[in-house]
Amino acid sequence: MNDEPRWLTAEEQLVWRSYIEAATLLEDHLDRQLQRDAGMPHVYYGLLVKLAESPRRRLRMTELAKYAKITRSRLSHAVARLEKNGWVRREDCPSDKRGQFAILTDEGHEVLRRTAPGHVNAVRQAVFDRLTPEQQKSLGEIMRIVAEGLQPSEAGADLPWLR
Amino acid sequence: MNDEPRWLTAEEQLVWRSYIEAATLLEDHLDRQLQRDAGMPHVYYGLLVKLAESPRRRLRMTELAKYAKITRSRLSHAVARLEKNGWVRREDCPSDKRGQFAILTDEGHEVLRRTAPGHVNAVRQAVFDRLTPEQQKSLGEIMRIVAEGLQPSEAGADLPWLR
DNA sequence: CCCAGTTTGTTTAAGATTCAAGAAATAGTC
DNA sequence: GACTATTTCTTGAATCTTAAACAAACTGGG
Repeated sequence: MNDEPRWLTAEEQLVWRSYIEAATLLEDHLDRQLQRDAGMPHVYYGLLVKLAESPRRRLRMTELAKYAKITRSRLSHAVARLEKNGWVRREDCPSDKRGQFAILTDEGHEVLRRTAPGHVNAVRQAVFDRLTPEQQKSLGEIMRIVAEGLQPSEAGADLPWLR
Repeated sequence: MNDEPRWLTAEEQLVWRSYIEAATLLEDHLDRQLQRDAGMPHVYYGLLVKLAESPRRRLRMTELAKYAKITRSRLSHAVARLEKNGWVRREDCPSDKRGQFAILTDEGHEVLRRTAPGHVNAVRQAVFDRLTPEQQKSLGEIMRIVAEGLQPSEAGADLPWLR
């Protein structure tokens, strides 16, 4: 309950600005790259990758949403679109009648096979090729920390509403 | 050119995954925070900030788009919305009849004044408070490098099409 | 001056995302 | 079993973003 906000220092502002700019440019760059080469935005591509990495190439909608850090609503729309492309299909979950599996089709897998090299290349070119091994390690640690702090589990982790 | 793609190593994959997750969660978090407290998404808020930092609180559309790393088209839509909110107004450029200035209104300035503390707080809580000074510095360096590599100027910086 | 080429900014439509609301199934409790 | 709360997923409307196309104004030769 502090009245005067702790503004960012000049250094912090520069860091924050760099982060925002890089994140914006990078997401934009990868969106364009994938839209051009794979016909879908980065997030959708990520969904196909998650499915490809999963046993039997399938995941429950909620699981997939959790891994991809997006809402179930967004996922619903996304899968609908990917389904229309023939890259994903749905299947009912036998053990839970509410549940749905999203399943990567052969066609979807083929799209990944064809476009993954180009995408890896784009990521390398934009990020890894420009950073020293130490910087890569550091980036990993930093982003892991930030991500952990924002996991939904965080909500109420220390009961802030009781203060 | 090389036929076999250089896949990411296991370590690189972890770094990349962490980056994507953190960036997704963070942007999401800040969008929600600002939508709730300021009635606009993070990008729009950033536009107001840029204007507030500019002399006479105004920028040419193209300048603003460049600073914010977004397309002119996107900016057109955004400013149209902000104008409807009364937070920005447009003015013709006297020296270039094509040109338009986007100008932060008093009302827009007031929104910033009122919501900046909360936003700074959100950024601190999500990022700076969780990182050591060394990590903050490192993050700045890393993101500056990535951003530089993706600036539009980069397009053709080394004449790749001549190879 | 004239004209091709560029720059500036907007517009339209299609696509993507968010938010709130809701239907259906499950889980927990009495 | 019946009841309530929760979980799962979808839907529709509003908002935001993208991509392509365009008009208007500027630029730099000739």
